Amino acid sequence: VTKDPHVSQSETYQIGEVADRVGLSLRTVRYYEEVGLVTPSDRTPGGFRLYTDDDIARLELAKHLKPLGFSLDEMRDLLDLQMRLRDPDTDIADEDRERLEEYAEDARRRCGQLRTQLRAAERLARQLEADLAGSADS
Amino acid sequence: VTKDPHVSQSETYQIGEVADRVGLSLRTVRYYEEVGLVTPSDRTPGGFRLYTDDDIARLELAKHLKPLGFSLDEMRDLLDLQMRLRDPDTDIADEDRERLEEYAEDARRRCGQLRTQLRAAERLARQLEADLAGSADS
DNA sequence: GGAACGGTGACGTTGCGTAAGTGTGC
DNA sequence: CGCACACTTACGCAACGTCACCGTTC
Repeated sequence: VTKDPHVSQSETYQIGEVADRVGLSLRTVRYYEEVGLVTPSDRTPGGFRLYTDDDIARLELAKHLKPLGFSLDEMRDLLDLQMRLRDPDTDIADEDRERLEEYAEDARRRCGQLRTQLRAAERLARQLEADLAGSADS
Repeated sequence: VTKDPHVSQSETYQIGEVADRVGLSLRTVRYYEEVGLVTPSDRTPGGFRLYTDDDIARLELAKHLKPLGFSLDEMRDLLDLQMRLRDPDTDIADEDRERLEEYAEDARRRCGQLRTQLRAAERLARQLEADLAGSADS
C-alpha cells in the first residue's frame, strides 16, 4: 500500500504562513494540535510543524465552526466524523452517522440563535448611533 | 434634591426572577455585579439583591452586546457612557462623547464581522447536510 | 553567521460552572 | 417551622495570551 498516485504530495507550509492565511494566532494553532483538533501532517527534522492543504482546510473549518459555540472537543469529534463520511474507503458506522446528523441539526439550531443575536445586536448598534445623533449640540 | 415625582419607585425583583427573565444564570448575574457591570439598586435588610426595571434593562443590553465580543470591562464603560449621554441632567464631556462614538463604530464593525461569520457557518451547515444526504445508503 | 522564524514549558486572564455550607423570606 | 430561595467563599475549567529561553532555517 504505497502512496496513491493521485494524492501527489502537495506543498507544505510552516505554522506562520498557515496562521496568517487562516486568521488564527500561532498560539491557537498550536493549542488546536495539543487538544487533537488539527494535527500537522509532518515535521521538519528540526521539529518545525508542516501543514498540508488538507490540514489548512481543517483549520478553516474549525475557525468557521467556532462562532457557533461548539467546544474544541465537539469540533474534533464532528470533523473526524465528517472525514470518515467523505472518505469512500471507510464506510461509516450507523452510530457515527447518527451522531453526525445530530451535529448537523445542532449546527442549524445554533445558526438560528446566532442570527437572532445578530439582529438584536444590530438594533442595539443603530439605537446607539441614534442616541448620539439625537443629542448633537448645535 | 429629593426624589423626582415622575420617578415613582417601581417594583423590584429578586435575582432568581431577573435571571429567568433575562436569560442569564445566577452566577453570571452575580459576576456582572462583581466586575461592576450591573449593580442591583438595592438590597433587602437580609442581603438579598433587588433589581429595578432599569437594572434589568441594563442586564439585557449587556446580554445583547456580548455576542459582539466586547469584554465585560468594555461593556461597563460603554453602558456607563450611554447612561450619561441619555441623562438630560448631566452633560457629557467631549472626550466621553468621542469614546462613545468609537464604541458605536466598533459595534458596527463587529456586527459586520458577525454577519460574515454567520454566512460562513450557514454554508458549512448546509454542506454538512448535503454530505449526509449525498452518502445515503439505499 | 545572523536575522527571522519556530519550539517547548509555564504562568496569567477572562468568564463563567459548580459545589459546600449557611442565612433569609414568607 | 419548614422550604424555597438567596448569600458568600472557593476551587475548577476552557481557550487561549504572554513571556522566557532556547533551537532551526536559509
